[in-house]
Amino acid sequence: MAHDESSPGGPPLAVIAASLQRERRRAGLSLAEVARRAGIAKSTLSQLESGTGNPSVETLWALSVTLDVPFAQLVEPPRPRVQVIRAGEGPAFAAERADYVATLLASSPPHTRRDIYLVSAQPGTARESDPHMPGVVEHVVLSTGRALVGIAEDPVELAPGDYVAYPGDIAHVFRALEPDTLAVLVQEHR
Amino acid sequence: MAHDESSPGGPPLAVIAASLQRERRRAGLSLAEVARRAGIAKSTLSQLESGTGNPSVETLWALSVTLDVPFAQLVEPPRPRVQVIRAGEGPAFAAERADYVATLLASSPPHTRRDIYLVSAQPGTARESDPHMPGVVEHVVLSTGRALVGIAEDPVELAPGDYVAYPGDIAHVFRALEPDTLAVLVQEHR
DNA sequence: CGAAGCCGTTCGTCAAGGCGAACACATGGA
DNA sequence: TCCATGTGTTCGCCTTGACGAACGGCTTCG
Repeated sequence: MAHDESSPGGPPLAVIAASLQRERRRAGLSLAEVARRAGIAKSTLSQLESGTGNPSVETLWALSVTLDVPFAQLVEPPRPRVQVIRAGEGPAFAAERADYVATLLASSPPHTRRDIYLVSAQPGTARESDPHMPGVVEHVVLSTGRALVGIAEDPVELAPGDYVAYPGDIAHVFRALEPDTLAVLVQEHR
Repeated sequence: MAHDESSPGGPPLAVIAASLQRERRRAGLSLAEVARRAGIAKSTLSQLESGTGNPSVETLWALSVTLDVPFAQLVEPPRPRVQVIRAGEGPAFAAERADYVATLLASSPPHTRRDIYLVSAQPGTARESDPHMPGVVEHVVLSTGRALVGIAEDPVELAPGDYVAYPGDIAHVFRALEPDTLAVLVQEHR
């Protein structure tokens, strides 16, 4: 399957229409005003908000800048709700070694955007990760213990409260230095 | 300023061109093959990869599906690098009360997308937050201590390792129940 | 060698996107 | 009441994106 989220059929023309109108209303601007600022004809914007038409990237970009919205938000759909996962619960990512456990806490669209893991590790051989998809960024906040984290060739030693971010599409490590080392890993896809 | 990241001038036509070619090469496909699968003329794709032209959303969408790339990645530029913030360092978010400290660890485009905070709190009056922008989602992983976290009317008690996610655009709380309670807060904008 | 098979580019045509003007519809003063 | 100003919609015109065919360049096979 490709793209997962909302790509069953065609392009999200309806989503764009809804997003444009929602964001414009949120900004409290009139259709004419937005069109003027974006440098496009209000007729064009009108058609877009009504779901008619298939804007060029240039046009959509101008609108995303004017509305101060990250472009992607104009194309991608809406919202989630509440969710709790107790320590020990959740889809524990069986590690190759018994001294490393990662629990998937949150993932938006199956395998796109951003996942949050709780990592529990014991000292021992390092947990080496091959590069993931290009564009992945990993953020690690150490909770308890100490660990070597980061790029494989040049990891950083973290103490509780320390934070590190690094590209996930090149080889990287997580090596616990103390027993019961706990960390939060945010894996941000792009 | 709008959009921040890479929107100084016009739309990222060059970025799109580069992305298309990079992703196509990564998939090991020929220009003609990609065009065929996406259902567009190879001449069109050729022009796009050469930076000429300004594709419609429909066209770009077809390509993003075919290349199995999250669409946004085609428009947004490349990569970040490494970054470390030691415990105690970083722009400590001065709290109203002295028993609550939030440190901003990571933010992509100044106030869009997703911020990561390290929250340190002491027992006392709860930290109530007014609703943020609509569409904000907050994820909390408790590191040490115990805390009541979540929707203001119905918070959840968290122990170390526990996780909770909730909409940030309605009133919500963070109330430490033990001294030196530490948590990681991922604030995801949309 | 050609001929056949790819690759990616360029060219002429046509439909569709984007434009400005004219339009219908609500407000709110004078 | 009538005009003025604001909203968002609809209407031709014209530019431009997307298409298919033809092209030059490069391998491979007979």
